Amino acid sequence: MPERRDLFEANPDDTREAIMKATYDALSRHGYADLTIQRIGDEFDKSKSLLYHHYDSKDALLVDFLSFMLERMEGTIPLEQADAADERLRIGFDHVISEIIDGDRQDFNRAMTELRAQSAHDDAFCEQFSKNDRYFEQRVRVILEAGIDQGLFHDVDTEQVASMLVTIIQGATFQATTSTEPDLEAVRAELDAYIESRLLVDDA
Amino acid sequence: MPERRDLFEANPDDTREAIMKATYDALSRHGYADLTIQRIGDEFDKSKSLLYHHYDSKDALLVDFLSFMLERMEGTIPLEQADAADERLRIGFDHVISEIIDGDRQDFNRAMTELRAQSAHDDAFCEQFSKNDRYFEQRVRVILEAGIDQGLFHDVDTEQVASMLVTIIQGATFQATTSTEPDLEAVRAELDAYIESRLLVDDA
DNA sequence: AATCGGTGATTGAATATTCAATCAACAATG
DNA sequence: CATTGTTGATTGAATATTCAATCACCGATT
Repeated sequence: MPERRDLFEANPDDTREAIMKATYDALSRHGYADLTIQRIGDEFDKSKSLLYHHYDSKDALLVDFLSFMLERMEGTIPLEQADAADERLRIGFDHVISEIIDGDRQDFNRAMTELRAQSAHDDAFCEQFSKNDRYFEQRVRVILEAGIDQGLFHDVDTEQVASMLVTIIQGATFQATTSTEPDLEAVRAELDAYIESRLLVDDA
Repeated sequence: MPERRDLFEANPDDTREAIMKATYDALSRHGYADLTIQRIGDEFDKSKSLLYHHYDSKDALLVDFLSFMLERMEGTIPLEQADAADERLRIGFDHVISEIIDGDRQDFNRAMTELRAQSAHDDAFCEQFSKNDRYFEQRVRVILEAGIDQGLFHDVDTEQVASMLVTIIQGATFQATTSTEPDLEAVRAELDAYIESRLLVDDA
């Protein structure tokens, strides 16, 4: 049971953080399509007009929110908790998948999926997500390369394998947020089998 | 180059089909979030009021549209074009991936992703997609079981592997529709490598 | 008194939905 | 055959609602 650093404190002191939390709550409760300034205001202990004091528009607020969240989420990825590449890969995926599964985050995860789906029509969103994707894929590649150097992994095309791993994670996220009966346990198990059969050098 | 049965005729005779096509066009052009009855009406050679003659509400129209499209898409999946399970798998994935990549469908695919992301908040959407998911996964499992029977595939847990394959396809779709530089070629290549290393019995 | 954090009421545009009124086709009736 | 009623398709205009954004104003702190 890894300790959970919560995304927000119960009642944040500074206003921006309070707005972010209100947005988080409203987004979780209503989803992106039904997210209105009114509803953000409802989750906020100050008035909704105040939001316009801090942001030029609803869109500006959401863009800031997205960048805030992605940054914070990158920050929670466990770093350097092991030397061996296979261990690092395992720890990383455990973390990511536990976030996908976490019941308390369901609604929010769904909202993030909506946001991302929306990003085709919003350049600012798009840019945020692209940055996040590159970061994540890069992290995976570094681990893969280390694994190959360490003689733990076969000498695979790291770009290709990293693409696949990212695709699997995104597929799992998408399913978890949009499917009624996602079988994430099965995916997790098969992910291990994939790594085993495709990456791991076995010297038993 | 597989022959392309188009999703719609140029000018459909019956009204429902015409409405479906108008909805398709409007959805492709504007995306789900900006889809209005007005805009569907604009793609339609009749008046927008007529839409309410055929459907009770915007939502009812969209639900019918979704079921219409999913059914039609299921219909285009190539069936029984080969006996060998590995061939069937290959043909199936070729088809699906070509649909994901197809530039003419980009905008529509994006809209479907938005719709799906939306389904967390719309039971009717949700049901449609779930039905579609079950259908697809079932098809994959049948092929896997045949492959094992034929001695072509290892005796894997078909439920688990099917889950993974579906996850990969959904991940690829999600990336193709929401990412700026999706590397689907890499995913495709790695998918083959996965099947090779995890499924195929090699008797060279 | 001037600035800053904050508010409730209000506005204007966008949008889904309704509706009364035609129109076209067609079947039954005289 | 001509007339008459009937039904579904179609329309343009009207209505009702939602929502982002603005504004005039308040109270405290400097």
